[in-house]
Amino acid sequence: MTPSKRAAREPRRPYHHGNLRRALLDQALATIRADGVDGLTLREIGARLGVSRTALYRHFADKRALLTAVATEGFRTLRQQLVTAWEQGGRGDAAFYSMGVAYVRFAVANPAHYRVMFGGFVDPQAQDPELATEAEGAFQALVDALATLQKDGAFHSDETVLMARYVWALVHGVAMLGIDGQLRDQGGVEELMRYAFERLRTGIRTSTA
Amino acid sequence: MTPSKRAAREPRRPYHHGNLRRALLDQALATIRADGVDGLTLREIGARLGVSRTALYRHFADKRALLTAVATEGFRTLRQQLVTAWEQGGRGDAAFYSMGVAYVRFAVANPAHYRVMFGGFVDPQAQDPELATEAEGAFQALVDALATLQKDGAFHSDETVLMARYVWALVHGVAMLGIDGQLRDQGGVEELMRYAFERLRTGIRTSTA
DNA sequence: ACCTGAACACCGTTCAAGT
DNA sequence: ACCTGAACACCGTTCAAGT
Repeated sequence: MTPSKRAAREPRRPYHHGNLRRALLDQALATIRADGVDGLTLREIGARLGVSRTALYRHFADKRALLTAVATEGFRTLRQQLVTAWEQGGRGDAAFYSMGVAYVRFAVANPAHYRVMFGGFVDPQAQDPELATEAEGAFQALVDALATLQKDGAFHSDETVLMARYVWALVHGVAMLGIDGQLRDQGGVEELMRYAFERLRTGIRTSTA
Repeated sequence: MTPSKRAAREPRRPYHHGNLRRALLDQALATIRADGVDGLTLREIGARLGVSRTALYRHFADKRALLTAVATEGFRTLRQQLVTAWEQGGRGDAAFYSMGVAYVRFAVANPAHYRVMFGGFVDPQAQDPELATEAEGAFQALVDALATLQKDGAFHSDETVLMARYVWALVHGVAMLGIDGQLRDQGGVEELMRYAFERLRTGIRTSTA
């Protein structure tokens, strides 16, 4: 009846879909956010977009390829948030902590999306070049920040990539514990992050040991 | 023809299966190890055991319950290996490192099993009491070791659980990176573990900062 | 080129029925 | 109690056919 409804049920629109690939990706993301990765079915995605359930295969080779694209987008977003935190935080020690918080916050705010990125749904090896590029880009944001802090003499001058892997493993671990609900007590994630970064800087061994 | 074949195709064995629950669990573990979690189908498990595909429901409520049991067994094994590493290592600082290595080694040696434990396949909250017990037991092994090292004055006397979460997050992160193939260069996991535990003790900040 | 509907070979799960 | 076979409601994917 209403004009908006008319557009929604318009039966004689030929096919096409503006940008179907983009719409499929967005719908996949929304479904994953709502129902988790297991709740994602290609048929439902098509149905929600008013498109045949095989239309998707014009844009993605298979379900795995769709998930790879979802993961790629996740790494792109993550890198942006890391870079923003670093730059807006002043590119110093405080900004380094902000990056860690931004990382964990992304994971906790988008747990299902984060699992697609790291849950073994996409080929571990970076078979997909775009995925590899974005994943390396996110990691590089951390490497760059650490290199700056090393140049300023704030951090030890160990091999930067090794140090970056160490920090990455830490925030990745905190994020996973947060997602798994193992830090369920109120403010558990934030408390652990504060503690982790303080001890990350100073170590857990006593000076007398 | 051979006696062994006769036993395999014996048609008039009534039903039962000795300990079907145990056999189902073992078969699930073997399948997961070979084909990953996605490759696990209840029908194939039944077929491999020469049992109807619905026999499983006499022992597990559904597929999720089977995976929960798999995860529970994983935590039990993990705890045993952590305790063994700690005790055989001499319950000191070197043993603490051995625990970390044992943890990561378990994950890397059993990647699919490890993913069942932490990949969101089982209820994040510990709905299953047995799973909760075993998961807490594995964590407690780390807490106990840290408490000893604190009592000996080797480590800072921060809240032990918080420190344990910090260490857990770190080894968990290293394990995940190792499983995801992100430390692909030869000896990448071992190198990262050595570096991580050295810096875990002493921190990454320079003393002049 | 892009999309469709029917069809294929799978799933997990239920249920009446057998011993 | 424990197990079975048939059936149900789903999947991802293929493919000949339409515009």
